[in-house]
Amino acid sequence: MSNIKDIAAKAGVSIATVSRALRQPNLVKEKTALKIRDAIEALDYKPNMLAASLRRQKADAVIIAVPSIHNPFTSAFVQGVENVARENGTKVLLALTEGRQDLLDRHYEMIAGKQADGLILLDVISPSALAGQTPGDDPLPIVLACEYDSAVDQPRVRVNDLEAAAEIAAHVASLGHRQIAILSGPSAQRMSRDRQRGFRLGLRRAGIEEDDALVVGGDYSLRSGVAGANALLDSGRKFTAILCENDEMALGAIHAIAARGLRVPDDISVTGIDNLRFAEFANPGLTTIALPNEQIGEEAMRLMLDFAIDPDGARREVVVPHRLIVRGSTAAPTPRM
Amino acid sequence: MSNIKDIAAKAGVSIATVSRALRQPNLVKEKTALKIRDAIEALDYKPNMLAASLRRQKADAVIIAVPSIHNPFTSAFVQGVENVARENGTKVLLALTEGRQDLLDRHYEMIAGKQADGLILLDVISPSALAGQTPGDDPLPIVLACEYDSAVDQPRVRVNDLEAAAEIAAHVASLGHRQIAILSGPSAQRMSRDRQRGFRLGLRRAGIEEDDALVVGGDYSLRSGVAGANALLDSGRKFTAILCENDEMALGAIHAIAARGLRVPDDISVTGIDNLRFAEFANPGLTTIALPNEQIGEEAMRLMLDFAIDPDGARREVVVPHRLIVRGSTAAPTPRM
DNA sequence: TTGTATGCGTTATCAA
DNA sequence: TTGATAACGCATACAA
Repeated sequence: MSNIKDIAAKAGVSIATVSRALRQPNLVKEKTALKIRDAIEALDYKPNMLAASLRRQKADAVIIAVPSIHNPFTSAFVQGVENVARENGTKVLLALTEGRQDLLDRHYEMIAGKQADGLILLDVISPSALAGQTPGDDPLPIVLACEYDSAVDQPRVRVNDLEAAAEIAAHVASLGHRQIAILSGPSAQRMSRDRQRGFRLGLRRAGIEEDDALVVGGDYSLRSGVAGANALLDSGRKFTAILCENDEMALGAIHAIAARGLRVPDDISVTGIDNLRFAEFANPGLTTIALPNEQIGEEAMRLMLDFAIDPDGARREVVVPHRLIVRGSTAAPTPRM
Repeated sequence: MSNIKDIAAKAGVSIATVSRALRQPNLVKEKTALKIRDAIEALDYKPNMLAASLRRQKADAVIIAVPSIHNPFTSAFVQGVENVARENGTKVLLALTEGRQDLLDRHYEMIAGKQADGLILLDVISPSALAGQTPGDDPLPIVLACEYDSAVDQPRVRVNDLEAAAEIAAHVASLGHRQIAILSGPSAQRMSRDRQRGFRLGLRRAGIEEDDALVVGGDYSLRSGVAGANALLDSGRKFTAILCENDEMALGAIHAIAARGLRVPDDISVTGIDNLRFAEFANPGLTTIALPNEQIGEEAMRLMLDFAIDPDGARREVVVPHRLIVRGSTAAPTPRM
């Protein structure tokens, strides 16, 4: 493997000139640059980025930490981060935490180890290093996205979960539903709390009284959607719609309802939040709230870049818009005789 | 940020000893090691991995290149790679190619740039560097998975696409279907060709004559599943089942069929391949072939590790098993009167 | 416009 | 068991 020294020798210049030709081409004479280009070509030289990063004290890489990429939401998010990173010559390293603190911490060490410049976090947990921070300390290069814990104070990009949930609840109420069930997520998570509060807010605004007996807890998985819907149906309580805190549970709920020979939306309307790709092609198509997943990733990366320039002056929060998407899974309740 | 020198000073030893205490603890006296541990603790020292990698000429990182992580298959695959990588102290960097040669090549440069030791490729394209190889050259640290082009000769892990497809075709035939349509992928890809050949093989084995008019081409997307099913239904040809080359298209097909007021499987049986998570909870549940996605990732990473130890002696191919999963989307054809 | 020389933070060789 | 020191490959301050 050839290095900068070989190129310098071959081109008959100093290594400093080679380095400049690569990094600040305008500082080197055209003719010299040409010789260097030839040498690079001839020796198939590839700069050692490790050495460059070590010297410049900058890795030009960021880590995205996510619990799992089994989630289609995550995918689009990562794509968004990639988009902006690419434009800025930054590499993106994806880290999977599985929700485990130790794994997250180990990945976070890559920052201390200078292998990455910052961390973009799409998870409910956060690095231990963050907890150990006191007001006087230097700010940490961490950007939070959506699922953050509200306790930590870092640059963040988020959706208005509360209003999004209220909006879809309003949609269902406007169709004429009055007995409306809720399939919630883990109430330990801020996002879940916000969405549930949003559902309730939307119902109250429509003059519908809340009924805690129609609220069932899940964990955002397909499977818990099935379980939740079954629990509701088994309870014997009457309801004509289920508001689910995410699409996965909604798809599970639809599956469970169909499995009992009931029909969506004729017997029960179902809604989600997220607008996964599969939501459009479910049977029936799922009424949901579209989140600009990719844009969220893009904004997160921009916050990261801002931070690199000015750790203290960087923007603290970006709120991205959501949008109601009505499909076949919601309809007016069928009058019972 | 403290470095190894600070620790050495604080502990009253040389930097060589500190380095040893970290990498070969058994070579240093217990008492010394303790002093060093204390110093590390006190100064919150984190080794600079960049410097270490530069010196050791090894990054302990591999790149996984995938077209997109919008595909749930990809997710499990990455998870598998992570599993094995983690056990071996190797970092995993995810690269998205979007099927673009230039993006793949740019990521491949990270290997020349020493930021990564190898590339695991889950894509139909391959780095230009691979094309430029001639028999005498050193082998490249590239492992191929599943969607490789059969032209390139590198360590690879794959599924027996041919037999998998034949098996599910046999299942449908055994239910009594005789007019069976095929929704294929891009025939430029080896995997698609294998699966289509497999379908035809399975049908022939069951004594069913092939009918090219019942073969429609798609691109593995949900949307093309919808389009393909519509094309078949519009053709006016009779068929009682559709074999799809992947789950996404199958889910799209089910959606299209339902949208026309037809029922799956009563009117038309549908099958996929992949066993995506969503396949289980579709309406109806999708009959498909399960691929051990995570295991594929694990095997790929193992091949990579083997390669690192012995570039020439490493295993060349691993074939992982598949499994037929029968769900509600297939049934015996309904007798027409 | 170019060259010299130093340092980035490690690891590894060799000698003690 | 430990220490001194030379790389690893590059970027940059300073000098020319």
